[in-house]
Amino acid sequence: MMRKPDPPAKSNPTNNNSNGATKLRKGLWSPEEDDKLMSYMLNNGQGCWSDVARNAGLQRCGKSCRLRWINYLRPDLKRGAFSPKEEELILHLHSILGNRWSQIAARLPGRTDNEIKNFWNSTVKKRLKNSSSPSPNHSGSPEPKVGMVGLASLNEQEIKTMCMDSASSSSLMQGLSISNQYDLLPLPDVSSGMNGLGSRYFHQPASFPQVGFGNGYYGSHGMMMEGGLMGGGGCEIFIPPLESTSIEENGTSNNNARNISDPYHVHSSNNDVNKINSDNAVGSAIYWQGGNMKMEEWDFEDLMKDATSFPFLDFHAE
DNA sequence: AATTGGTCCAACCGCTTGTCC
DNA sequence: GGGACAAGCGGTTGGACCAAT
Repeated sequence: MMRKPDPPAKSNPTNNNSNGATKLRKGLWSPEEDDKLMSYMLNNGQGCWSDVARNAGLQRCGKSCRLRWINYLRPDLKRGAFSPKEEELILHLHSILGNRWSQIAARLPGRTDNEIKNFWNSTVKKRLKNSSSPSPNHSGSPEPKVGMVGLASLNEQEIKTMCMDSASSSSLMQGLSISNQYDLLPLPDVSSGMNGLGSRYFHQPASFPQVGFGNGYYGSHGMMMEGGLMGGGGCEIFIPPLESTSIEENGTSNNNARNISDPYHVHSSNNDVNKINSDNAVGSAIYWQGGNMKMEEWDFEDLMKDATSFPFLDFHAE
């Protein structure tokens, strides 16, 4: 499947060409390459990736090795389809973070940014596309939409702060540009509706086009709810407290897939509320150090604090 | 059975960011 | 300060798969 692996260098395991320079392979990884990388990583842990590639006897660039490890070989990766809870969490996080796939992946233990990105670009987009045919409401009276669910309750100063944070093209920024253009209307408290969501609505101007997914969640999230993903007020989601803790469907930690020598496992407990791992993909722990915390992460934490207003999110902000 | 078009997803590419000297 | 290098990240590509025709 996928790209065909380059023809293996049968006669010369080192795959060196005649002038002595190592020709780096591209394309699909062979099982042998996977074995080499896996065993090397488990035995030696991560060093410089170019060293990993060289020392593991792989004719791959370090970058390729890194990608293969992160996206495929890591022992703590989940496999298989996204669960409804994961889908719901992705939707929520994307409404807050936009296309910051790594940030989203950091909150979905065992999932990679690539996986989430692919999931989003295929499944979710398709679903929204299928359900985004203009409804009568879009051309008529403004219909409350659930978008930017975490952002909506931020005050103006917080929004401005985030506005200065990044030139990202995420839905967050796009949502802000929308708010600039159309004003962030006073948001009625509709927490009793929308399955008990403690969110507020953005009002969609009657003339506001039904922009595609590239423009974020505006006007789309509600459709997902209509599609059932957000349905069921009793649905309970556990948002990992920004730690590299695998969560099984029942919310318990998943440690059985971990190898003790896995250098990427960040040991953590739910009690370590100040410990923040914003980069689960490689397991590098980032700790909250007060003012040293990056602005972007502060924003997210603030947003996630806000997310505690969602009764359906069993989020433990302490 | 053959063809075609859509979907999925692993992997690559290019850019940005961080770190070291 | 700035150049070099490594790592991280998001966007894109390309090929296998599969259903429809």
